[in-house]
Amino acid sequence: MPPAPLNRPVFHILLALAEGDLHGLGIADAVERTTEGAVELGPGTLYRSLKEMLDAGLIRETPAPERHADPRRRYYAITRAGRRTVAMEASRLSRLVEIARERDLLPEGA
Amino acid sequence: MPPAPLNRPVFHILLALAEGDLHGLGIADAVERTTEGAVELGPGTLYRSLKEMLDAGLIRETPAPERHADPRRRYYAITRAGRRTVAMEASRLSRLVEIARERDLLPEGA
DNA sequence: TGCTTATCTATCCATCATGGATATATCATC
DNA sequence: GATGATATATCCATGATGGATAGATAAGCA
Repeated sequence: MPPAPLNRPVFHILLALAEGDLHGLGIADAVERTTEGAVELGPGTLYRSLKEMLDAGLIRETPAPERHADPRRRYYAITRAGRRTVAMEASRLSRLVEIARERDLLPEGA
Repeated sequence: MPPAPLNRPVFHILLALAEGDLHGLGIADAVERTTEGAVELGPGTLYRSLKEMLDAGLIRETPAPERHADPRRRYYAITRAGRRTVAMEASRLSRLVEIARERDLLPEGA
């Protein structure tokens, strides 16, 4: 299990794959979209992270979900260990958000 | 305004100061306690961050809250700009937690 | 008092994380 | 088939991080 707290790229990659299988650049696009451009994954960070995450067993390679997908693409799926890991991180973040709320840093309703 | 997303040390220092004024090592202790040891601030990161945050106007130095405080201590308070900054970051984290919840990574009730 | 230990701030440096530049290969389009 | 776009992958420069160290002062105690 990677050390807590998870570094940002790994967390965002896992979060993206928690919704469905994606290939490398698809992950980068998804992360950029869901963070509204705040988090960008350059190719260096992206492919290095993917390799490390494969080695750590957080993700696994998986067949392309579409029939006629570009064969250059390598698709990845999140593993059970990956879900556990990202869930723990999400729960840590959730605690931080609670603290922020207690300190009146967030709107009441949100 | 620092770039979003905020780096971890700065975020945690602001979050700690949002509760009340603290001196350098007091901040480090507070961060370690609220994160249950997950985030540690070494002296290098701590004092460098404080200096940068002073320059950026996120915090300001403030008189010691206790009457007979150790005069070596330098106390810091969060500024209006600091509150805005940490609030934006908290709101970003909150959005991530929402996404994690949508993807069934968090217990229902939490 | 005088001595020892602990606390606090501060800087330096080694290490790790990050992402841009680049390379190579293959696909899609014309 | 020629061209531009897409995809993976590696390399390298830069930035972030934190441990080691230093220096000063406070606190505790014989």
